[in-house]
Amino acid sequence: MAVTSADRADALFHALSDRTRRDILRRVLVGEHSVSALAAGYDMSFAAVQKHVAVLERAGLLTKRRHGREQLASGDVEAVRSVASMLEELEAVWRGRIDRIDALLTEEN
Amino acid sequence: MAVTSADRADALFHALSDRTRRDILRRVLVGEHSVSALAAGYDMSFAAVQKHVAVLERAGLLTKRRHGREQLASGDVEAVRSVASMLEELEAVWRGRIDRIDALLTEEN
DNA sequence: ACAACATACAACCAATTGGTTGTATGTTGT
DNA sequence: ACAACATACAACCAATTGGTTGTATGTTGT
Repeated sequence: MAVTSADRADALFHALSDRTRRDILRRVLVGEHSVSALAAGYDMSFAAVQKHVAVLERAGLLTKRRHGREQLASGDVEAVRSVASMLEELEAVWRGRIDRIDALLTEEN
Repeated sequence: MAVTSADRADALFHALSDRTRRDILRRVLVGEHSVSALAAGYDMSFAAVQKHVAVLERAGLLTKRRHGREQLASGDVEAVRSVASMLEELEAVWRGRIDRIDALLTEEN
């Protein structure tokens, strides 16, 4: 049941691994968009786009806010930064900065 | 046939979306390891680990070098940085810095 | 020379993914 | 009031994924 940081990393990188989702994220980082406004931009069904939005939401990369009958999605830049941090940690490993301390901070916590 | 930057991004984020692969990447960023040395660290078959290494290699996150009968894998920190850059670009979109110029640099080039 | 080792890859399998259409449920504007 | 709209989600499907075992092919150390 415990959601580990590895689970979070899995969900974040998986969410980012699809180009449609990266594009949606780009748009909602600029500003709020309803699910249908987003869906209008892609050559696939509304349901497909709605699922992509749900994947981004579950990963924490966007949040939704009700506004009448619409759900307005906005990108969460903090989540994007948390992914960037994971990569910086990898760069730090490369630089040899971390060595053994690394065992405390990585994957299984 | 053309490998777009979107294809590269797909491969990079997909490669990073598995915790075993992130762990392998961490190890090969510290130093060279043969495929069997890597495989010894995980509770799965040699073949499974060999496939994970191949996924990382295809994404460009590690390179292999022959040494006798071994293949020594090392992490490519530049590839890690290129992923970090994509995230920085997303943060820049959020800051509103990019606006329309963005259209030139993103996804489809 | 050759047995043991290191790797690659094929064939297979169950689970997951990214798409589809259809249906149910709220919300709104006239 | 109610038709039209916005969303969510179920059921389905083909393709991909992450694992397995087995086999082929090099390379090495004695």
